[in-house]
Amino acid sequence: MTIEVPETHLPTPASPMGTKERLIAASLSLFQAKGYHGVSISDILDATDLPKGSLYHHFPGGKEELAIAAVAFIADEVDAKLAAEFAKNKRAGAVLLELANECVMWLRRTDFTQTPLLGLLAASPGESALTQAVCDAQKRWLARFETALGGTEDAHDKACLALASLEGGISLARMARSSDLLIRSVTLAALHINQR
Amino acid sequence: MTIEVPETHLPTPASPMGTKERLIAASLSLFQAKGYHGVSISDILDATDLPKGSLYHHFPGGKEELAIAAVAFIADEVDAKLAAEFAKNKRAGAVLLELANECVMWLRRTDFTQTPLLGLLAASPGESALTQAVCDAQKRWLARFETALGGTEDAHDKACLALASLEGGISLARMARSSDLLIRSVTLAALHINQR
DNA sequence: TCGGCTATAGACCACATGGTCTAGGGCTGA
DNA sequence: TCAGCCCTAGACCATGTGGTCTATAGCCGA
Repeated sequence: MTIEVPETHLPTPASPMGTKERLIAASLSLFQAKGYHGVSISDILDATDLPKGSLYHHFPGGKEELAIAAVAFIADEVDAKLAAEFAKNKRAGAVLLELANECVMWLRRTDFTQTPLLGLLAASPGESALTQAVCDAQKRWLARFETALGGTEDAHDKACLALASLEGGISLARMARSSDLLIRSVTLAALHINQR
Repeated sequence: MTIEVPETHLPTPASPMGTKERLIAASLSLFQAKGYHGVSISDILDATDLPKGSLYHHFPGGKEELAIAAVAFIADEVDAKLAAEFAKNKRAGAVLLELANECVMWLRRTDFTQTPLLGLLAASPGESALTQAVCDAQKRWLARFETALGGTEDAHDKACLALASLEGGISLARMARSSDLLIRSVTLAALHINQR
């Protein structure tokens, strides 16, 4: 079986990524495409053309440690993006739309094989550290929206709607193989969020 | 390792389910808890106390055929629920809330181990028949909301928001182990949907 | 030149996986 | 009573799994 690695997180033109980074990037792509359990160590090895020794050298904790690193990576990336957008004094709705737009491009670029953000990672083993990492990422993103919206009770509600419509919309869009569904739900949510 | 089977789909008091039904019910619970790839044949066998022969007798297509049957089962169940609610002339927002409420109870009953609906099943193998089944289910639910909302372009948008906020909210809630997040996002979405 | 270290390389292992196959139990109608 | 059938039962298999281990390549400072 051939493994296709969506290039989403892979090196820009000629940046010589270190081994560790390559492992994180490739595994993130794979996890986002097939979920934690759907990806095997050898999938990752094939995708990176690295031997097993390297993986277990950089991630002695094996698959789970690698997955946690991947989650942390995407969590930081999105968090930074959010921080940057909000720093421009954009309204929350606009930021949500911006983020959704990037997800749409992402979905299209990977022909809907890959889930942006971390929807699929949620299919992680029970009460594990991985689940915790996903949970933390979610909390951070939620907090960004919440404070940007004023930190009130109402802001919390709206932040929830923002993230839910995004993750849910992605799921709908991916299944239907049409970014339309994501755009529609997020646009509507953004509209509501911008009301005061 | 012990497998806990949430009893969600299991027999009511003393209904003697047939072997096939037992397999569908148990596997659905497991798939909803751990995703398609996260569940092994022997997990299902352990949960049902059935030998391999029975499974492959009723589902010669193996794991995937069983998963498809499980998806069809939940698709029908939810679809019927939606039909019944809409038949009462309830407004779409109210139906959404009703559905969300049931999901909340479900989450709590299973201690947030299980995902209601089919969020996790989305982590299915690429372009398979299983993906198709999940996609179909989604379409049917979407259509219910859409027609109930009047079938206009705007109705389509609102239907997307409804489902997205539901699936997304479930994902948020499950990770945070708090149904609060689901309730918040869905309530807000319902509010918006009921506006005309 | 050499010692020591980090990182790569991949053989190897015990075990779990999905799936096949034969055997037989138990009910049915003749 | 018995033939035929549906279903249960579980041994068995090839392959894939996550993970360990030893060997060594390549570098850098002394």
